[in-house]
Amino acid sequence: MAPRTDKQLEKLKTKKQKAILEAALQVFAAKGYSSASMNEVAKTAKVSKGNIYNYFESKEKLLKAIIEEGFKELFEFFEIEQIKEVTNENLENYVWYTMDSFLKKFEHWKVYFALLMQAEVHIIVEADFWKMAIPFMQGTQEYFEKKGSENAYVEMRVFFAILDGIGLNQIADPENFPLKEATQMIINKFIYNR
Amino acid sequence: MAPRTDKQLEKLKTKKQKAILEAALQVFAAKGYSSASMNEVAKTAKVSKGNIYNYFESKEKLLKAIIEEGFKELFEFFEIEQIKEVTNENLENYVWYTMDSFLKKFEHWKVYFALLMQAEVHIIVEADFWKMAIPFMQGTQEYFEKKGSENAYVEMRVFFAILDGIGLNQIADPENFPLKEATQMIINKFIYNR
Amino acid sequence: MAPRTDKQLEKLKTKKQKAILEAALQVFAAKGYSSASMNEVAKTAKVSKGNIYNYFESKEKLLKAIIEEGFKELFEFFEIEQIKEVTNENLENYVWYTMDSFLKKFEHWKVYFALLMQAEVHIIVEADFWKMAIPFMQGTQEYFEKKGSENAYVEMRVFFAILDGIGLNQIADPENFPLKEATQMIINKFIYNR
Amino acid sequence: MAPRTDKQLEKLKTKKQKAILEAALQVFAAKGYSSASMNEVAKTAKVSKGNIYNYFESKEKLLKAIIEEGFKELFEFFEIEQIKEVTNENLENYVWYTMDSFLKKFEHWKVYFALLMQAEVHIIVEADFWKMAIPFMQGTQEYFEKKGSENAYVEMRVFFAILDGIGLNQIADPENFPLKEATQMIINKFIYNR
DNA sequence: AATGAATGAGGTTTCATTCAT
DNA sequence: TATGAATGAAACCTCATTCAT
Repeated sequence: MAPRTDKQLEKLKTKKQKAILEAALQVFAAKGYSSASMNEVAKTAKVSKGNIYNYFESKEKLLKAIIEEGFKELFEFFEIEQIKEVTNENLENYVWYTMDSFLKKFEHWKVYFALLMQAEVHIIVEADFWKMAIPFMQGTQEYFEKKGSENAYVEMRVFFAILDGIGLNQIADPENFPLKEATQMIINKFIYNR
Repeated sequence: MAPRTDKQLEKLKTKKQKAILEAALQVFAAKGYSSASMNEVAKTAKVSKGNIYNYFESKEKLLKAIIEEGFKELFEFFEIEQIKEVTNENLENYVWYTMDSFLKKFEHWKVYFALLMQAEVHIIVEADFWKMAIPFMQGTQEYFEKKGSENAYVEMRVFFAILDGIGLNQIADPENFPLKEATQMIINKFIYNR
Repeated sequence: MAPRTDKQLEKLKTKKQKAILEAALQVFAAKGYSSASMNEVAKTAKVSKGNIYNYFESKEKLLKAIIEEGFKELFEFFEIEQIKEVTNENLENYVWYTMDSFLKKFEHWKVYFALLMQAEVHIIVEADFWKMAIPFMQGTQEYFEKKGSENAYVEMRVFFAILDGIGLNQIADPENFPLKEATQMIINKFIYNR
Repeated sequence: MAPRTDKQLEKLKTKKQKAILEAALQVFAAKGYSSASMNEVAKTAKVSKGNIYNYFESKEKLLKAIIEEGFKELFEFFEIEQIKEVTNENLENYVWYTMDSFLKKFEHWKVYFALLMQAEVHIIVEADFWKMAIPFMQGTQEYFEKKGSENAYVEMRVFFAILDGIGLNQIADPENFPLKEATQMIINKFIYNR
């Protein structure tokens, strides 16, 4: 067999890295970060326990990577839509996009929400991708101001809190929660004042 | 010397039990159930490790006791207000009561929200005090029906999801989240349609 | 109520002591000495845990007491029968007496046999009631000598080993082992050479 | 560097497994199963405590393995001698073989006898190699029938009880008990009626 | 004498991480 | 890079014994 080129190796690493990340996501979401064991991650990823440490230097770094990787994708929204001004339209888009991610990135959100409640928040807070959302939040506040809101900051916070609440319910009760209808209702009430 | 009277013992037991519960609540809220150690609970409660097991037969039973105790108090709302029909007034009362509990029962909610995201949910689901809220939910659905809602079930679910979302934000960011104003806004929008 | 006289107290102590001994015997026989807990002994004896230590200074002393007490009764045989010379008759008596004790002192024997296999044997060896049997063993050896045995010592050891073996089987399989018939057979073979 | 080849691993695993088994046997025999600690097993085996659990999933499984391993070897007798009919000769062989095993498998028998007296018997009973002896017992019963015994079942039970008794004495008092002579005596008395 | 809460050492087991290969 | 055996700290829990009452 010919020796692998560097590029092939690089690819292999990426591929395996992804497999580990994916496995860790599944296990962390199912068991919770603390209860999950590296052993199970290894088995799920079909990788040896020791080899995980060739790609991630600790369990915590693995968690960080999961979150970073997950949210990088999530926040692509802000890159795709070069938002200069928040409008009815792109706010609605954002809501639908978020709800979609509650469905597609189910496990990410589960891990994320669980961490929010714990000391490990520092992991999230430390991550800087997080800051990508801040301009959008400020934009949303301005949006409410323009609509004549008396307390635009509160309205903005409430608005995002509602998205959280819907996410929470979708994640805790995915089988019964009426995600689509709930989303539509929020959009109607908060964006179009219907 | 005579042994303690029954009354003395009872009192002592209750007191210690409460101390342990309180300590466990603090530790579980801070670290999360899995990461929290009985050792730390013991230290926080100023009780020897072994003695905890005279009051709670396992870590899991301790968790159950915390939740049960916390929610028993929470659900007293439904006992106090003998609700036959959900009205604007008692729905508003309920919202304020809940928000108040987000403040006063901060740690309980932290533990509770964290568990919601994990496999240990069964612990909560098993508890039956939980069911006390169901009639109220149904009452709320009827309330929205009477108000002419096209999809009262969805509106009810959204309504409670919003409370969750506000709780989540209050708990994750207690210093900045404008709880009172947010609450008022929700009441205005969902109850008085202002 | 009149204060108890010393004698009454003495009696009470003896009574409770007996209750504890009896309970400990049951528990030790059922679980084995190491696995048995003082807690269970206390519960079985309907006595508080702490109070046991007013009568026996440790778990080990309790075990010693059980053995001592049990075997004292067993070895009463040698006191009753003032054996000067071992004869067919009193050897047969002894065998029947022993078999009877396998039935009646079931738990004692269970504890005793279990201990025989373990390091704790020193407890037994230390007990001196044990020595009461030695003259009888020597007497039995002489008995076999008189009967013309070529190796009376071996025959004596085999004889007592057989009793052990029968006890072991009676204790391990009390429902099926034919104790009476087995005993008769041994007597026939070793005493009357039938 | 390449990881170990499968063969190397297999060998290593077997070797370490044997070391642990051997150590556990020593410790269990000396202290009794319940009193023995995994810590001491580890130290005796010169293995870290945790590593034991890579080979045996619990203390109880370790005990089972000891028993199984020990008796598998013991019962090889029945495989070696393809016994169709129990005769004087192979019964005598069996007795000598058993006595030999009392010497060579001293610790196994100690553990085994101790367990017989305790609740943990289920461990032994569950093991099925045990059943290998049953046909031989029945064969022995038939053997006594052919010899004209009036109660062959009893004689068979007595016969095996005697072997137990001798084992018990050999194990409890290995320094003094005259195993060889006792064995010869039993053979003479029960097989050749001398 | 009597109680059972309290202690703390020690038990079994798990697990992130390292290491030899 | 890849393996999984090995480590040892730390987890939960038990229990003989002591102690305050």
